[in-house]
Amino acid sequence: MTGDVTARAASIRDVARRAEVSHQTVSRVLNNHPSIRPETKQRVLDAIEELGYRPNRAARMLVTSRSRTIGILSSSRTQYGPAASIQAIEVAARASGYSVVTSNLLTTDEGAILAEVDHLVDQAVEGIVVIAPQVRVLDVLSSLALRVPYVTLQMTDRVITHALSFDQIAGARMATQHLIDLGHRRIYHLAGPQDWIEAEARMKGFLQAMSDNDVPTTAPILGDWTADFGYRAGVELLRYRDFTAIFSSNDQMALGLMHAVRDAGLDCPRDVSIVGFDDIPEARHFSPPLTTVRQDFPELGRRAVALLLAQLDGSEDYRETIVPELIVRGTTAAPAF
Amino acid sequence: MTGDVTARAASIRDVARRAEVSHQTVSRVLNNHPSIRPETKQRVLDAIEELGYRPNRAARMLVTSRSRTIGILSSSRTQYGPAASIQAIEVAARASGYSVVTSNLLTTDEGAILAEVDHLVDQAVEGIVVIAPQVRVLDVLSSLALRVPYVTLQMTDRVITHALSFDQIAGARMATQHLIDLGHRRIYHLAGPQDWIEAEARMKGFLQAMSDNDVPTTAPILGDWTADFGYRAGVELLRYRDFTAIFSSNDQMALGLMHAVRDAGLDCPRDVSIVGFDDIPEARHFSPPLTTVRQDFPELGRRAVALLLAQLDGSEDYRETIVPELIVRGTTAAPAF
DNA sequence: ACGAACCATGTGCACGGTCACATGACCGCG
DNA sequence: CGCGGTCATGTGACCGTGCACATGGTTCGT
Repeated sequence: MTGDVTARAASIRDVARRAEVSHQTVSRVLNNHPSIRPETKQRVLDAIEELGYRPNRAARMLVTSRSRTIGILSSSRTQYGPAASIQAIEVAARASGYSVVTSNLLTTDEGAILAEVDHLVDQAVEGIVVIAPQVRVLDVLSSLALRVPYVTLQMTDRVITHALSFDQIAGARMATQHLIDLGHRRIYHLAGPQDWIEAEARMKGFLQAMSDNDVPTTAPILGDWTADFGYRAGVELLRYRDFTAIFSSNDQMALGLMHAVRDAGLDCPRDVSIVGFDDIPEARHFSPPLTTVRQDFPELGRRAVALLLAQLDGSEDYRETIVPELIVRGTTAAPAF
Repeated sequence: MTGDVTARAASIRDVARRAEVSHQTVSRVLNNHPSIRPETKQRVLDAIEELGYRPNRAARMLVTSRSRTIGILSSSRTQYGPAASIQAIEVAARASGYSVVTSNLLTTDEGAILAEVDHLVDQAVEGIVVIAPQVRVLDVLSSLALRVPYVTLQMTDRVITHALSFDQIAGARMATQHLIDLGHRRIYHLAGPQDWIEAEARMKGFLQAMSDNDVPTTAPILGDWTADFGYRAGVELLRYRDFTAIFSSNDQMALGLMHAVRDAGLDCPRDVSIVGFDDIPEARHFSPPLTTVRQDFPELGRRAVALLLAQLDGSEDYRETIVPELIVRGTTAAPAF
């Protein structure tokens, strides 16, 4: 019927033979070259259809040395933010005719980073989106003199050529200002890991808001993004109770904090107000629903791809920023007394 | 220094010239063929090092028609389970020298499924791991007579050649039995979407446990896995309060249920016991900490890759099962009645 | 001592596309 | 009417690798 199952797949020359044209004409049809008679084109298309021909990526890649693939270098992909970004990037890339390969950064030592970048380079990616937001990842990357362009999803003060992000500083400032506006003066900040750019930016926003309002502040507590850590930190902090509010730099840690508050026999928001960051889908169902800062991850992913593809076409550098939004729910209230 | 930046990358022949051997000898070194004099091998390795040579994947792929790539067909990757599985699969695949490309299934209509499978086939994947657990995805897949092997991460009664999964039925039975053992007799089941295999299996486990213990049961409620749905379903159910416990087929919906219980002025577990499924990292910090069924996703990912690679090497069919574990926390107690 | 078997290596082609160039038909214009 | 230019198509080389086969040297068994 359709021929020997074990036979090789049809090639461009098989199609050519069937359509009674040269292989080059077939190639022209595939790349829709202008100078093709409509009639010839149709004959070729028919032949393609009949043979079930599929262009061979490897061959095309070999001769053009273009892979039409972009790489994602990411860590913590089980977390909501990165996962949502990755999904959005893949969809957007596909829509532009690009494929996506991902690399998981499980640790951030230089060897691991190099290995993952190598892997992406081996795949001949034409560009890289970096979602692994640790500072050292970016440092290593910029020291690498990569011959492929890359964009990061994180923003920072450091000079990064192609950055793109939510304005995390603004988001953190909004969250903090919200607490201050409610009347809180003793506010702790539960930050992310020290070397994370997001953590740095959110901390910066927190400190800005505090000093803008002349509220004295203490050193932020450095966490690891997990609910477990938030819980332990909360238990520790509540031994002194020298605060009325906490700004947590993500929702998971906020959840852990809420757990600790409960365990201490206290009530959130009556005794302690808590603000998170991210607005994961579950945040509105926490007990009580969490006040937090929403980030539009899908939009971020889309823009990342647009930015990267613009670079591939040799456009100029630029940074772009998306402003996040404060979602007020049930974990914040005026301080008790 | 290292030559013209715009020049092409070194090829196997450049290495050969430098090492004063034939290109084929270089190829042998790369594929560590046994018959190479150690001294020659070293000369080649030195040349590779000096030139910074990297094998060209496309060329290798073209001539061997092996891509050393496996594909992941997945939906809902922002959810914890799929995300954790994907990450584990990538790590395991890489360890075996395979690359990974993923395809996102945003809808489950046949066209979308075909498009995504096409995309994977275009990438010349040698095998596919299916994490999109809707029944119709598997139906379409099996009707497709794919020429590449695939494994699914879901288990079902249907005959799927290469399946691998947690024994979801057993997990659901454990959860239900736990509620029954506590003394509950009026138990609702908040299931996943009707066409999800996991949902089906968990429902089956629930029903088995109920009938094994001669507990009468009502029709399960079909949800969509989200906390939002759990909340709405909870609000609805609580208008009648004709139950003392709910088994939710995932943790997110359980969270929504807990929210609804709270909103109704009731207490979990005093008034309503709730069991979830998955044990997402946040579950232990819910209010109160959630009793749930743990699945070891990383292990599942690893086994999926092992199974797939075994098939690529032409091993025999088999199914494999991992038994989940019940984690009892604070959302379950004996009924108050 | 001689052929078989094996070792270490080399030669040429094939994989399936694209690119540069060639070709012939047709058109318009001076 | 001849000549340059565009259109539609064909020809051959080439991308970087692995494979089949060839080659010359060495070892081994009888």
